[in-house]
Amino acid sequence: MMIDKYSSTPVYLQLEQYLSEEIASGKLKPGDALPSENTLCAEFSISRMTARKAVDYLVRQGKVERRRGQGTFVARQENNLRISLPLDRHLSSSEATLGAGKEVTNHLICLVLQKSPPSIAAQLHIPAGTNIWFMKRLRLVGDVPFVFEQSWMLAAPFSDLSETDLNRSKYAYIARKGFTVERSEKEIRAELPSQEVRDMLGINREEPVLHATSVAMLRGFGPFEISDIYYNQQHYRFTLTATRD
Amino acid sequence: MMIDKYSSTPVYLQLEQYLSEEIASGKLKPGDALPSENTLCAEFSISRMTARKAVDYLVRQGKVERRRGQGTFVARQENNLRISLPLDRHLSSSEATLGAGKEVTNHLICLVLQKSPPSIAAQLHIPAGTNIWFMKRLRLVGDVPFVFEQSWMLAAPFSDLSETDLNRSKYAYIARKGFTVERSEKEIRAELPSQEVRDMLGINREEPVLHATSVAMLRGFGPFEISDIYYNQQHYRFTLTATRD
DNA sequence: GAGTGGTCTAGACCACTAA
DNA sequence: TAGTGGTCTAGACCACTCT
Repeated sequence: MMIDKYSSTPVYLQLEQYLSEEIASGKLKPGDALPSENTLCAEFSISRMTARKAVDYLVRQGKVERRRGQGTFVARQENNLRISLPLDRHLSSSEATLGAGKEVTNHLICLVLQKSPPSIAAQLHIPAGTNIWFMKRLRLVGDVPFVFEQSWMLAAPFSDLSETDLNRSKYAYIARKGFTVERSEKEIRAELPSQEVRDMLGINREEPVLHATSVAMLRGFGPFEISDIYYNQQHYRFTLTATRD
Repeated sequence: MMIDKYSSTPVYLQLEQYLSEEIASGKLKPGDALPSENTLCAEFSISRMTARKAVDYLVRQGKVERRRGQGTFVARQENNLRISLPLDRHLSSSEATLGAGKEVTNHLICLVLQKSPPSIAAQLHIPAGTNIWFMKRLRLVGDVPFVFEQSWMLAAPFSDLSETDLNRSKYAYIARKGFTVERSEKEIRAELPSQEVRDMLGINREEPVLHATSVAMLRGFGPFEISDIYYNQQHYRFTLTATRD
Protein backbone atom coordinates (compact mmCIF):
# COMPACT_ATOMS: atom_id res chain seq x y z
CA MET A 1 0.00 0.00 0.00
CA MET A 2 1.31 3.37 -1.03
CA ILE A 3 0.08 6.88 -0.55
CA ASP A 4 0.12 9.06 -3.65
CA LYS A 5 0.91 12.59 -2.57
CA TYR A 6 0.16 13.95 -6.01
CA SER A 7 -3.26 12.33 -6.31
CA SER A 8 -6.29 14.60 -6.37
CA THR A 9 -7.67 12.63 -3.40
CA PRO A 10 -6.22 14.10 -0.24
CA VAL A 11 -3.68 12.02 1.63
CA TYR A 12 -5.88 11.74 4.71
CA LEU A 13 -8.72 10.21 2.65
CA GLN A 14 -6.35 7.71 1.07
CA LEU A 15 -5.18 6.69 4.53
CA GLU A 16 -8.77 6.51 5.83
CA GLN A 17 -9.64 4.26 2.91
CA TYR A 18 -6.61 2.04 3.52
CA LEU A 19 -7.32 1.61 7.22
CA SER A 20 -11.02 1.02 6.52
CA GLU A 21 -10.10 -1.81 4.21
CA GLU A 22 -7.73 -3.33 6.75
CA ILE A 23 -10.65 -3.43 9.17
CA ALA A 24 -13.29 -4.57 6.68
CA SER A 25 -11.04 -7.34 5.39
CA GLY A 26 -10.37 -8.58 8.90
CA LYS A 27 -6.63 -7.94 8.86
CA LEU A 28 -7.38 -5.70 11.80
CA LYS A 29 -9.88 -7.40 14.10
CA PRO A 30 -12.11 -5.90 16.80
CA GLY A 31 -9.90 -5.13 19.79
CA ASP A 32 -6.70 -4.96 17.73
CA ALA A 33 -4.53 -1.88 18.00
CA LEU A 34 -4.02 0.27 14.93
CA PRO A 35 -0.47 1.38 14.19
CA SER A 36 0.28 4.30 16.49
CA GLU A 37 0.05 7.78 15.02
CA ASN A 38 3.82 8.16 14.99
CA THR A 39 4.16 4.81 13.24
CA LEU A 40 1.71 5.93 10.55
CA CYS A 41 3.71 9.13 10.10
CA ALA A 42 6.94 7.23 9.62
CA GLU A 43 5.47 4.45 7.49
CA PHE A 44 3.75 6.78 5.00
CA SER A 45 6.09 9.76 5.36
CA ILE A 46 3.31 12.11 6.35
CA SER A 47 2.91 14.54 9.21
CA ARG A 48 1.08 13.70 12.35
CA MET A 49 -1.78 16.16 11.76
CA THR A 50 -2.53 14.37 8.50
CA ALA A 51 -2.39 10.91 10.05
CA ARG A 52 -4.67 12.05 12.86
CA LYS A 53 -7.17 13.48 10.41
CA ALA A 54 -7.50 10.09 8.72
CA VAL A 55 -8.02 8.36 12.05
CA ASP A 56 -10.49 11.08 13.06
CA TYR A 57 -12.83 9.93 10.30
CA LEU A 58 -12.68 6.34 11.49
CA VAL A 59 -13.42 7.45 15.04
CA ARG A 60 -16.46 9.42 13.86
CA GLN A 61 -17.71 6.39 11.95
CA GLY A 62 -17.41 4.37 15.13
CA LYS A 63 -14.97 1.98 13.50
CA VAL A 64 -12.14 2.61 15.96
CA GLU A 65 -11.77 4.15 19.37
CA ARG A 66 -8.90 6.08 20.86
CA ARG A 67 -7.57 5.48 24.37
CA ARG A 68 -5.18 8.09 25.58
CA GLY A 69 -1.90 6.65 26.77
CA GLN A 70 -2.76 3.29 25.22
CA GLY A 71 -3.45 3.51 21.52
CA THR A 72 -6.24 3.32 18.95
CA PHE A 73 -8.25 0.13 18.71
CA VAL A 74 -10.73 -1.41 16.30
CA ALA A 75 -14.16 -1.02 17.92
CA ARG A 76 -16.00 -4.03 19.26
CA GLN A 77 -19.68 -4.32 18.39
CA GLU A 78 -21.73 -4.39 21.55
CA ASN A 79 -25.10 -3.72 20.02
CA ASN A 80 -26.84 -6.57 21.72
CA LEU A 81 -25.80 -5.51 25.18
CA ARG A 82 -27.44 -2.14 24.98
CA ILE A 83 -30.84 -1.58 26.52
CA SER A 84 -33.63 -1.39 23.97
CA LEU A 85 -36.13 1.48 24.03
CA PRO A 86 -39.16 1.88 21.73
CA LEU A 87 -39.49 5.27 20.04
CA ASP A 88 -43.12 4.66 19.10
CA ARG A 89 -44.38 4.27 22.67
CA HIS A 90 -44.61 6.88 25.38
CA LEU A 91 -41.72 6.59 27.74
CA SER A 92 -44.05 6.30 30.70
CA SER A 93 -45.37 2.99 29.46
CA SER A 94 -41.97 1.55 28.73
CA GLU A 95 -40.19 2.59 31.89
CA ALA A 96 -41.27 -0.50 33.74
CA THR A 97 -39.58 -2.87 31.32
CA LEU A 98 -36.70 -0.52 30.67
CA GLY A 99 -34.87 -0.63 33.92
CA ALA A 100 -34.33 -4.37 34.16
CA GLY A 101 -34.00 -3.96 37.90
CA LYS A 102 -32.37 -0.55 37.80
CA GLU A 103 -34.23 2.57 38.73
CA VAL A 104 -35.40 5.10 36.13
CA THR A 105 -34.90 8.61 37.50
CA ASN A 106 -35.50 12.14 36.28
CA HIS A 107 -33.10 14.94 36.97
CA LEU A 108 -34.57 18.41 36.49
CA ILE A 109 -32.00 20.91 35.29
CA CYS A 110 -34.14 24.00 34.94
CA LEU A 111 -37.78 25.03 35.09
CA VAL A 112 -38.88 28.58 34.34
CA LEU A 113 -42.04 30.40 33.36
CA GLN A 114 -41.44 32.49 30.25
CA LYS A 115 -43.16 34.27 27.36
CA SER A 116 -43.69 32.00 24.39
CA PRO A 117 -41.53 32.85 21.38
CA PRO A 118 -43.44 32.92 18.07
CA SER A 119 -42.16 29.60 16.70
CA ILE A 120 -43.28 27.68 19.80
CA ALA A 121 -46.55 29.59 20.06
CA ALA A 122 -47.49 28.70 16.49
CA GLN A 123 -47.03 24.99 17.15
CA LEU A 124 -49.03 25.13 20.39
CA HIS A 125 -51.83 27.16 18.77
CA ILE A 126 -51.50 30.03 21.26
CA PRO A 127 -50.64 33.71 20.79
CA ALA A 128 -46.94 34.59 20.98
CA GLY A 129 -46.06 36.00 24.39
CA THR A 130 -48.41 33.68 26.33
CA ASN A 131 -46.84 32.29 29.49
CA ILE A 132 -45.35 28.84 29.05
CA TRP A 133 -43.14 26.52 31.06
CA PHE A 134 -39.64 25.94 29.77
CA MET A 135 -37.72 23.03 31.24
CA LYS A 136 -34.68 20.86 30.74
CA ARG A 137 -34.56 17.34 32.09
CA LEU A 138 -32.17 14.46 32.08
CA ARG A 139 -33.57 10.94 32.35
CA LEU A 140 -31.43 8.08 33.59
CA VAL A 141 -31.46 4.33 34.08
CA GLY A 142 -29.30 3.79 37.14
CA ASP A 143 -26.76 6.54 36.63
CA VAL A 144 -26.55 6.37 32.83
CA PRO A 145 -28.47 9.12 31.04
CA PHE A 146 -30.56 7.91 28.11
CA VAL A 147 -32.44 11.07 27.25
CA PHE A 148 -31.79 14.80 27.47
CA GLU A 149 -35.02 16.66 26.95
CA GLN A 150 -35.79 20.31 26.56
CA SER A 151 -39.42 21.28 26.37
CA TRP A 152 -41.98 24.06 26.23
CA MET A 153 -45.35 23.30 27.81
CA LEU A 154 -48.64 25.17 28.15
CA ALA A 155 -48.67 26.91 31.52
CA ALA A 156 -52.37 27.74 31.86
CA PRO A 157 -53.75 24.25 32.62
CA PHE A 158 -50.65 23.37 34.65
CA SER A 159 -50.07 26.44 36.79
CA ASP A 160 -49.09 24.46 39.88
CA LEU A 161 -46.43 22.37 38.13
CA SER A 162 -43.53 21.85 40.54
CA GLU A 163 -39.97 20.60 40.46
CA THR A 164 -41.06 17.61 42.47
CA ASP A 165 -43.60 16.60 39.83
CA LEU A 166 -40.95 16.70 37.14
CA ASN A 167 -38.42 14.77 39.16
CA ARG A 168 -41.06 12.09 39.69
CA SER A 169 -43.34 11.58 36.70
CA LYS A 170 -44.70 14.26 34.39
CA TYR A 171 -47.31 11.84 33.06
CA ALA A 172 -48.57 11.10 36.55
CA TYR A 173 -48.87 14.82 37.22
CA ILE A 174 -50.80 15.37 34.00
CA ALA A 175 -53.10 12.47 34.84
CA ARG A 176 -53.80 13.99 38.28
CA LYS A 177 -54.91 17.16 36.52
CA GLY A 178 -57.47 15.07 34.64
CA PHE A 179 -55.73 14.96 31.26
CA THR A 180 -54.50 12.12 29.08
CA VAL A 181 -51.55 12.26 26.73
CA GLU A 182 -52.96 10.84 23.54
CA ARG A 183 -50.01 10.74 21.19
CA SER A 184 -46.92 12.64 20.10
CA GLU A 185 -45.72 13.36 16.60
CA LYS A 186 -41.97 13.17 16.27
CA GLU A 187 -39.51 14.10 13.60
CA ILE A 188 -36.26 12.15 13.91
CA ARG A 189 -32.85 13.32 12.76
CA ALA A 190 -29.27 12.15 13.06
CA GLU A 191 -27.07 14.97 14.34
CA LEU A 192 -23.69 15.70 15.77
CA PRO A 193 -24.36 16.95 19.27
CA SER A 194 -23.64 20.45 20.55
CA GLN A 195 -21.43 20.85 23.58
CA GLU A 196 -24.44 21.06 25.94
CA VAL A 197 -25.89 17.80 24.66
CA ARG A 198 -22.49 16.10 24.78
CA ASP A 199 -22.02 17.15 28.39
CA MET A 200 -25.51 16.13 29.41
CA LEU A 201 -25.39 12.67 27.85
CA GLY A 202 -21.72 12.11 28.61
CA ILE A 203 -20.93 11.52 24.98
CA ASN A 204 -17.68 11.27 23.20
CA ARG A 205 -17.50 14.32 21.01
CA GLU A 206 -17.30 12.42 17.73
CA GLU A 207 -20.46 10.37 18.12
CA PRO A 208 -23.75 11.40 16.45
CA VAL A 209 -27.02 11.36 18.41
CA LEU A 210 -30.66 10.82 17.56
CA HIS A 211 -32.59 14.06 17.88
CA ALA A 212 -36.38 14.10 17.93
CA THR A 213 -38.54 17.19 17.79
CA SER A 214 -41.86 16.21 19.26
CA VAL A 215 -45.34 17.69 19.51
CA ALA A 216 -47.37 16.00 22.25
CA MET A 217 -51.17 16.04 22.22
CA LEU A 218 -53.73 15.87 25.05
CA ARG A 219 -56.92 13.94 24.37
CA GLY A 220 -59.69 16.35 23.35
CA PHE A 221 -57.35 19.31 23.72
CA GLY A 222 -54.65 19.30 21.03
CA PRO A 223 -50.96 20.13 21.27
CA PHE A 224 -49.71 21.02 24.76
CA GLU A 225 -45.96 20.42 24.66
CA ILE A 226 -43.07 20.89 22.20
CA SER A 227 -39.89 18.99 22.98
CA ASP A 228 -36.37 18.57 21.71
CA ILE A 229 -35.25 15.12 22.73
CA TYR A 230 -31.70 13.81 22.42
CA TYR A 231 -31.15 10.06 22.73
CA ASN A 232 -27.93 8.53 23.98
CA GLN A 233 -26.89 5.73 21.63
CA GLN A 234 -23.86 4.68 23.59
CA HIS A 235 -25.82 2.59 26.05
CA TYR A 236 -29.26 2.29 24.48
CA ARG A 237 -30.84 1.09 21.23
CA PHE A 238 -33.95 2.71 19.81
CA THR A 239 -36.59 0.66 18.05
CA LEU A 240 -39.90 1.05 16.29
CA THR A 241 -42.42 -1.03 14.40
CA ALA A 242 -43.59 -0.16 10.89
CA THR A 243 -46.99 -1.41 9.78
CA ARG A 244 -49.18 -1.31 6.73
CA ASP A 245 -51.50 1.65 7.40
CA MET B 1 -14.96 37.65 24.56
CA MET B 2 -11.59 36.24 25.44
CA ILE B 3 -9.95 32.91 24.93
CA ASP B 4 -8.15 31.51 27.96
CA LYS B 5 -5.14 29.60 26.72
CA TYR B 6 -4.45 28.21 30.16
CA SER B 7 -7.96 26.90 30.74
CA SER B 8 -8.42 23.16 30.94
CA THR B 9 -10.99 23.45 28.12
CA PRO B 10 -9.13 23.38 24.82
CA VAL B 11 -8.98 26.60 22.86
CA TYR B 12 -10.92 25.15 19.93
CA LEU B 13 -13.83 24.21 22.20
CA GLN B 14 -13.88 27.71 23.69
CA LEU B 15 -14.04 29.17 20.21
CA GLU B 16 -16.73 26.69 19.14
CA GLN B 17 -18.77 27.70 22.19
CA TYR B 18 -18.30 31.39 21.44
CA LEU B 19 -19.36 31.09 17.82
CA SER B 20 -22.30 28.86 18.77
CA GLU B 21 -23.53 31.56 21.12
CA GLU B 22 -23.17 34.25 18.47
CA ILE B 23 -25.42 32.13 16.26
CA ALA B 24 -27.90 31.11 18.95
CA SER B 25 -28.23 34.71 20.18
CA GLY B 26 -28.91 35.94 16.68
CA LYS B 27 -25.84 38.18 16.44
CA LEU B 28 -24.97 36.00 13.48
CA LYS B 29 -28.08 35.31 11.43
CA PRO B 30 -28.74 32.61 8.83
CA GLY B 31 -26.87 33.56 5.68
CA ASP B 32 -24.37 35.80 7.51
CA ALA B 33 -20.68 35.20 6.98
CA LEU B 34 -18.57 34.16 9.93
CA PRO B 35 -15.26 35.95 10.41
CA SER B 36 -12.78 34.39 7.97
CA GLU B 37 -10.35 31.85 9.36
CA ASN B 38 -7.47 34.30 9.13
CA THR B 39 -9.53 36.91 10.95
CA LEU B 40 -10.24 34.46 13.76
CA CYS B 41 -6.52 33.67 13.97
CA ALA B 42 -5.62 37.33 14.32
CA GLU B 43 -8.49 38.26 16.62
CA PHE B 44 -7.86 35.48 19.12
CA SER B 45 -4.12 35.06 18.55
CA ILE B 46 -4.41 31.42 17.68
CA SER B 47 -3.12 29.36 14.80
CA ARG B 48 -5.21 28.54 11.79
CA MET B 49 -5.40 24.79 12.49
CA THR B 50 -6.99 25.59 15.86
CA ALA B 51 -9.47 28.06 14.38
CA ARG B 52 -10.40 25.56 11.70
CA LYS B 53 -10.95 22.82 14.25
CA ALA B 54 -13.50 24.99 16.05
CA VAL B 55 -15.32 25.75 12.80
CA ASP B 56 -15.14 22.04 11.86
CA TYR B 57 -17.40 21.21 14.80
CA LEU B 58 -19.95 23.80 13.74
CA VAL B 59 -19.92 22.42 10.21
CA ARG B 60 -20.53 18.90 11.52
CA GLN B 61 -23.41 20.16 13.64
CA GLY B 62 -24.92 21.69 10.53
CA LYS B 63 -24.81 25.17 12.06
CA VAL B 64 -22.57 26.66 9.38
CA GLU B 65 -21.44 25.76 5.90
CA ARG B 66 -18.17 26.44 4.17
CA ARG B 67 -17.92 27.71 0.59
CA ARG B 68 -14.45 27.61 -0.86
CA GLY B 69 -13.32 30.94 -2.17
CA GLN B 70 -16.22 32.71 -0.49
CA GLY B 71 -16.30 32.14 3.24
CA THR B 72 -18.18 30.33 5.99
CA PHE B 73 -21.85 31.12 6.45
CA VAL B 74 -24.50 30.49 9.08
CA ALA B 75 -26.73 27.72 7.72
CA ARG B 76 -30.28 28.46 6.69
CA GLN B 77 -32.93 26.18 8.09
CA GLU B 78 -34.89 24.55 5.31
CA ASN B 79 -36.60 21.93 7.38
CA ASN B 80 -40.07 22.77 6.22
CA LEU B 81 -39.20 22.46 2.58
CA ARG B 82 -38.02 18.90 2.89
CA ILE B 83 -40.37 16.08 1.98
CA SER B 84 -41.76 14.26 5.00
CA LEU B 85 -41.65 10.48 5.21
CA PRO B 86 -43.13 8.33 8.00
CA LEU B 87 -40.79 5.72 9.48
CA ASP B 88 -43.64 3.81 11.10
CA ARG B 89 -45.44 2.99 7.86
CA HIS B 90 -44.34 0.70 5.07
CA LEU B 91 -42.90 2.67 2.24
CA SER B 92 -45.33 1.11 -0.22
CA SER B 93 -48.29 2.76 1.48
CA SER B 94 -46.64 6.16 1.65
CA GLU B 95 -45.26 6.35 -1.83
CA ALA B 96 -48.44 7.78 -3.26
CA THR B 97 -48.36 10.83 -1.01
CA LEU B 98 -44.60 11.07 -1.08
CA GLY B 99 -43.95 12.17 -4.58
CA ALA B 100 -46.14 15.25 -4.69
CA GLY B 101 -46.30 14.88 -8.43
CA LYS B 102 -42.80 13.48 -8.86
CA GLU B 103 -42.20 9.87 -9.63
CA VAL B 104 -40.86 7.42 -7.04
CA THR B 105 -38.41 5.07 -8.72
CA ASN B 106 -36.21 2.17 -7.67
CA HIS B 107 -32.73 1.66 -8.98
CA LEU B 108 -31.40 -1.85 -8.48
CA ILE B 109 -27.65 -1.88 -7.97
CA CYS B 110 -27.05 -5.55 -7.42
CA LEU B 111 -29.00 -8.78 -6.99
CA VAL B 112 -27.27 -12.09 -6.29
CA LEU B 113 -28.14 -15.48 -4.89
CA GLN B 114 -25.74 -16.40 -2.10
CA LYS B 115 -25.26 -18.66 0.91
CA SER B 116 -26.61 -17.12 4.10
CA PRO B 117 -23.93 -16.08 6.60
CA PRO B 118 -24.65 -17.17 10.20
CA SER B 119 -25.72 -13.76 11.53
CA ILE B 120 -28.38 -13.32 8.84
CA ALA B 121 -29.49 -16.95 9.06
CA ALA B 122 -30.10 -16.64 12.78
CA GLN B 123 -32.40 -13.66 12.29
CA LEU B 124 -34.33 -15.36 9.50
CA HIS B 125 -34.67 -18.61 11.48
CA ILE B 126 -32.97 -20.68 8.77
CA PRO B 127 -29.78 -22.80 8.81
CA ALA B 128 -26.58 -20.97 7.89
CA GLY B 129 -25.66 -21.65 4.27
CA THR B 130 -29.23 -21.67 2.98
CA ASN B 131 -29.64 -19.84 -0.33
CA ILE B 132 -30.79 -16.23 0.06
CA TRP B 133 -31.13 -13.19 -2.14
CA PHE B 134 -28.76 -10.31 -1.48
CA MET B 135 -29.60 -6.99 -3.08
CA LYS B 136 -28.75 -3.32 -3.01
CA ARG B 137 -31.29 -0.73 -4.11
CA LEU B 138 -31.50 3.01 -4.32
CA ARG B 139 -34.92 4.64 -4.10
CA LEU B 140 -35.54 8.10 -5.50
CA VAL B 141 -38.18 10.79 -5.73
CA GLY B 142 -37.55 12.41 -9.09
CA ASP B 143 -33.79 12.13 -9.23
CA VAL B 144 -33.05 12.69 -5.53
CA PRO B 145 -32.24 9.50 -3.61
CA PHE B 146 -34.02 9.21 -0.27
CA VAL B 147 -33.09 5.67 0.70
CA PHE B 148 -30.15 3.36 0.10
CA GLU B 149 -31.13 -0.16 1.07
CA GLN B 150 -29.16 -3.35 1.36
CA SER B 151 -31.09 -6.49 2.14
CA TRP B 152 -31.04 -10.25 2.55
CA MET B 153 -34.27 -12.06 1.68
CA LEU B 154 -35.45 -15.67 1.81
CA ALA B 155 -34.92 -17.26 -1.61
CA ALA B 156 -37.07 -20.36 -1.29
CA PRO B 157 -40.55 -18.78 -1.57
CA PHE B 158 -39.29 -16.19 -4.06
CA SER B 159 -37.20 -18.21 -6.47
CA ASP B 160 -38.42 -16.32 -9.57
CA LEU B 161 -37.55 -12.87 -8.19
CA SER B 162 -36.26 -10.72 -11.04
CA GLU B 163 -34.54 -7.40 -11.53
CA THR B 164 -37.72 -6.05 -13.09
CA ASP B 165 -39.73 -6.82 -9.95
CA LEU B 166 -37.26 -4.92 -7.81
CA ASN B 167 -37.12 -1.94 -10.13
CA ARG B 168 -40.90 -1.77 -9.96
CA SER B 169 -42.34 -2.71 -6.57
CA LYS B 170 -41.09 -5.44 -4.26
CA TYR B 171 -44.35 -5.31 -2.30
CA ALA B 172 -46.42 -5.86 -5.42
CA TYR B 173 -44.25 -8.88 -6.29
CA ILE B 174 -44.67 -10.33 -2.82
CA ALA B 175 -48.42 -9.80 -3.02
CA ARG B 176 -48.51 -11.64 -6.37
CA LYS B 177 -46.86 -14.61 -4.66
CA GLY B 178 -49.77 -14.63 -2.20
CA PHE B 179 -47.97 -13.16 0.81
CA THR B 180 -48.61 -10.06 2.90
CA VAL B 181 -45.95 -8.03 4.65
CA GLU B 182 -47.34 -7.70 8.14
CA ARG B 183 -44.85 -5.46 9.89
CA SER B 184 -41.19 -4.71 10.25
CA GLU B 185 -39.20 -4.17 13.40
CA LYS B 186 -36.57 -1.49 13.03
CA GLU B 187 -33.68 -0.32 15.13
CA ILE B 188 -32.74 3.27 14.37
CA ARG B 189 -29.27 4.76 14.81
CA ALA B 190 -27.55 8.02 13.95
CA GLU B 191 -24.30 7.34 12.11
CA LEU B 192 -21.62 8.99 10.07
CA PRO B 193 -21.85 7.35 6.66
CA SER B 194 -19.22 5.19 5.05
CA GLN B 195 -17.87 6.12 1.65
CA GLU B 196 -20.35 3.82 -0.13
CA VAL B 197 -23.36 5.34 1.60
CA ARG B 198 -22.04 8.87 1.02
CA ASP B 199 -21.67 8.15 -2.68
CA MET B 200 -25.05 6.50 -3.01
CA LEU B 201 -27.00 9.23 -1.26
CA GLY B 202 -24.84 12.06 -2.58
CA ILE B 203 -23.93 13.22 0.91
CA ASN B 204 -21.37 15.66 2.11
CA ARG B 205 -18.86 13.81 4.22
CA GLU B 206 -19.62 15.68 7.46
CA GLU B 207 -23.33 14.94 7.57
CA PRO B 208 -24.72 12.07 9.70
CA VAL B 209 -27.41 9.74 8.36
CA LEU B 210 -30.23 7.74 9.90
CA HIS B 211 -29.50 4.04 9.71
CA ALA B 212 -32.21 1.45 10.35
CA THR B 213 -31.66 -2.26 10.65
CA SER B 214 -34.97 -3.88 9.89
CA VAL B 215 -36.53 -7.32 10.20
CA ALA B 216 -39.63 -7.64 7.99
CA MET B 217 -42.32 -10.22 8.73
CA LEU B 218 -44.78 -12.03 6.45
CA ARG B 219 -48.21 -12.69 7.87
CA GLY B 220 -48.41 -16.24 9.19
CA PHE B 221 -44.83 -16.90 8.18
CA GLY B 222 -42.41 -14.87 10.32
CA PRO B 223 -39.23 -13.03 9.34
CA PHE B 224 -38.38 -13.09 5.64
CA GLU B 225 -36.07 -10.14 5.08
CA ILE B 226 -33.25 -8.35 6.91
CA SER B 227 -32.37 -4.87 5.70
CA ASP B 228 -29.89 -2.11 6.32
CA ILE B 229 -31.58 1.12 5.34
CA TYR B 230 -29.85 4.50 5.10
CA TYR B 231 -32.04 7.61 4.96
CA ASN B 232 -30.97 10.83 3.26
CA GLN B 233 -31.71 13.75 5.57
CA GLN B 234 -30.60 16.41 3.15
CA HIS B 235 -33.86 16.45 1.25
CA TYR B 236 -36.24 14.47 3.45
CA ARG B 237 -37.58 14.53 7.01
CA PHE B 238 -38.49 11.36 8.87
CA THR B 239 -41.44 11.23 11.21
CA LEU B 240 -43.23 8.84 13.53
CA THR B 241 -46.10 8.80 15.99
CA ALA B 242 -45.71 7.64 19.57
CA THR B 243 -48.79 6.34 21.37
CA ARG B 244 -49.75 4.98 24.73
CA ASP B 245 -49.77 1.21 24.22
C1' DG C 1 -4.93 40.17 -7.63
C1' DA C 2 -6.79 39.71 -3.10
C1' DG C 3 -9.23 36.95 -0.12
C1' DT C 4 -11.34 32.60 0.97
C1' DG C 5 -11.30 27.80 2.45
C1' DG C 6 -8.54 22.89 1.72
C1' DT C 7 -4.51 20.54 2.68
C1' DC C 8 -0.08 19.66 4.66
C1' DT C 9 4.41 20.09 7.28
C1' DA C 10 7.72 19.57 11.19
C1' DG C 11 8.11 20.56 14.97
C1' DA C 12 6.39 21.28 20.29
C1' DC C 13 4.46 20.45 25.08
C1' DC C 14 1.03 18.09 27.69
C1' DA C 15 -1.76 14.23 30.25
C1' DC C 16 -2.24 9.74 30.57
C1' DT C 17 -1.06 4.57 30.76
C1' DA C 18 1.69 0.73 31.36
C1' DA C 19 5.85 -1.73 32.39
C1' DT D 1 10.52 5.96 31.80
C1' DA D 2 8.88 5.20 27.25
C1' DG D 3 5.05 5.31 24.38
C1' DT D 4 0.45 6.81 23.46
C1' DG D 5 -3.05 10.14 22.12
C1' DG D 6 -4.62 15.52 22.82
C1' DT D 7 -3.57 20.02 21.68
C1' DC D 8 -1.24 23.77 19.45
C1' DT D 9 1.99 26.65 16.56
C1' DA D 10 3.68 29.26 12.48
C1' DG D 11 4.40 28.74 8.65
C1' DA D 12 3.41 26.86 3.44
C1' DC D 13 1.17 25.95 -1.20
C1' DC D 14 -3.07 25.07 -3.54
C1' DA D 15 -7.89 25.70 -5.85
C1' DC D 16 -11.42 28.51 -5.92
C1' DT D 17 -14.42 32.95 -6.20
C1' DC D 18 -15.15 37.63 -6.75
C1' DT D 19 -14.01 42.16 -8.32
